[in-house]
Amino acid sequence: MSRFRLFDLNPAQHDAATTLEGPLLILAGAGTGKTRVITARIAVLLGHDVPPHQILAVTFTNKAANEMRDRIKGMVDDAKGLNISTFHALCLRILRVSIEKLGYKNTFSIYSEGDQLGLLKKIINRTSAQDENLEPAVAKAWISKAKNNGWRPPEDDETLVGSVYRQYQIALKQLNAVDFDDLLMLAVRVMDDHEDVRDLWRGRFRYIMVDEFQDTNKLQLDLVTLLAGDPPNVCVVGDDDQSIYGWRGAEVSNILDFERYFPNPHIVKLEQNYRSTNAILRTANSLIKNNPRRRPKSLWSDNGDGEKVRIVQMPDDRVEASFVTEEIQRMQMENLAPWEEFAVLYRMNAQSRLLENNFRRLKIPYRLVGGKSFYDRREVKDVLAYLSVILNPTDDVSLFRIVNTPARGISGATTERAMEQSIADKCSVFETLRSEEFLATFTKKTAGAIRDFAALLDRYETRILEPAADFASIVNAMVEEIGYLEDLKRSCKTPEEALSRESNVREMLNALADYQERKDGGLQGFLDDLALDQKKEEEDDDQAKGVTLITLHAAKGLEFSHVHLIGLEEGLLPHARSKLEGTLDEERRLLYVGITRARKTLTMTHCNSRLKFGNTSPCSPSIFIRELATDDLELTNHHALMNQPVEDSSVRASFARMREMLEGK
DNA sequence: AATCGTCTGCTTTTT
DNA sequence: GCAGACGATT
Repeated sequence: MSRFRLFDLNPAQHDAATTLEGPLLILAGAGTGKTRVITARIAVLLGHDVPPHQILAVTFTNKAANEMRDRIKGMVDDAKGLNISTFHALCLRILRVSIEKLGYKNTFSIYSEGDQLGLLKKIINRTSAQDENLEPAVAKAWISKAKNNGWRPPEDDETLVGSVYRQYQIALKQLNAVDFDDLLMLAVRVMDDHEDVRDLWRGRFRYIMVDEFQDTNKLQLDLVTLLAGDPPNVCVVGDDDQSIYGWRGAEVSNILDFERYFPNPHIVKLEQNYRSTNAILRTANSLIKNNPRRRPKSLWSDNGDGEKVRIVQMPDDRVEASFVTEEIQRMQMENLAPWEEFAVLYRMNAQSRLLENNFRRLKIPYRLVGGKSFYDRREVKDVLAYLSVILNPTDDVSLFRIVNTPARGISGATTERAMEQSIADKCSVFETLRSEEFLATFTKKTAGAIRDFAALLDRYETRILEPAADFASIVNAMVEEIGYLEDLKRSCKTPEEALSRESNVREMLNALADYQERKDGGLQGFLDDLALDQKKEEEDDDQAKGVTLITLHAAKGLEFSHVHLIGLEEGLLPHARSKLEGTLDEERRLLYVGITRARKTLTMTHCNSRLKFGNTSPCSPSIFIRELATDDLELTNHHALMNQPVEDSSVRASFARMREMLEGK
């Protein structure tokens, strides 16, 4: 029946996978087979004839959800009907069904970060006094925090942010749009405020599992509490030592005080690590035990001691970068491992630049994780804005984006007036654009342009809303009709840029056609998928192989045979701001996450000086270095390593390898 | 509307 | 040191 064997699990894992009833807290240290246990537990539930639709597994990322789905498919014959979803996708599902209770229409748009910032900027401009200054990004962070803590906007205008928050929420509702935080907040609210909605969802998932529980915020905990039946069969998996998203609203207390929310849980600790050597694990343990509030645990493995962890002192950041790159090249040449098994980890993205220069210089393939997403590119957003307006004509933000793209003679002054009028009339900008009364105030030419634009949208709206519409070809036809690609080409400086932008649009249209074949969520479903999975498109074509350059945050959940962790200096790791904000513990966890990414070797570097904001400034080693158990460390410096005699065998190996390369050509 | 030049102000970023 | 924002200029 099922293709997995329970006796492959160690005793703790077995305990976790077979405890099915009541609250269960699985404390899964780094590399202890967490995903394996979750998937095994699902298989056990299915083996007990629990209907798949009564099982819900929630993750943070689409990647984690997909991985879980794939693993389960390999374990059981029929995984159909299982609910494996991210928090946001789950909430979206709830809202598409029930949001009308909150006064939104169920065709609501989901605003990306860029849309959000644009809207906030407008609100700030019209609200703030001359002497007041509020960065849209600051307002956004504040509002996000407020939403995640369940604070409603203030009634009064006592503070500017409070006032902006209130107006922002009103504006979103008028636009029939929600932001990412709203997905959670409104899902919780609609269940809180409406008993019938709560009854619809509560207990529907008899078994709930939450992955990466240490990263959940208050709203997410509320959501789980609301969904859980009685008794609550809630199984959460996480590691308080890997909680690194506190700055984003994650509450470590959710996992630390789990008993408070779900009394008398069964607690399982997974401490046997299958990833790293004991030298690496002991180093990690010695660091993390300096954190005060935590659930004590200590990782160990059967993998032997392994090589010592190196701490290398560097004269400056330039030498650091070239040393790391050249060492990785040497190790790869010596056939230690392919490029993919090396990673360089750092605290902030700016540190990747020097590395990139060196990797390019040595012609070493690398992949830079992070950066702008496919979804954020101008041309992709443009096309999506058209689709968004067609489905949700009250979405003024998207409307402004496309009203004169490509240029069709509707200028900024015109849209400015349209906005004022729409505020006065308390209707959407699109409605204003269609009112003859409003059009009468313009020249014939401008009025004509507006009429044509409205007619265009109407025409495509009608076609797309037809039952069983072939929306992929309809959208193709629309892009064709508005001459978008030609306009795009004209706006590009270089032919390469034009080519790349055009192919982005084509890729998106292909994705749409692909979606239409695979799923039946319609255009709405396509936009939802895209909004909730912004990385996907990028990763498809960016499967580039090579050394991984990645921030410590983004590295969580990954592993590499050979890790170089750079910039262990006061002010960088721990970051200077952590001192002001009192988040030193989180910085320590961040380093802990970095250390535990390494399978076989780990090298950590710190510099005597570093280029900061354009000038060289001195650096002192991170206080974290002093916390590490010295038994497993090799403390050295760049100068000593460079003057070390090279072993004969490694010279021979690299010559052999070089010959191979030359002859292989 | 587009482009150039000056100013500013600097983590991390699952959805 | 460098990107992103903004305002002055054509």
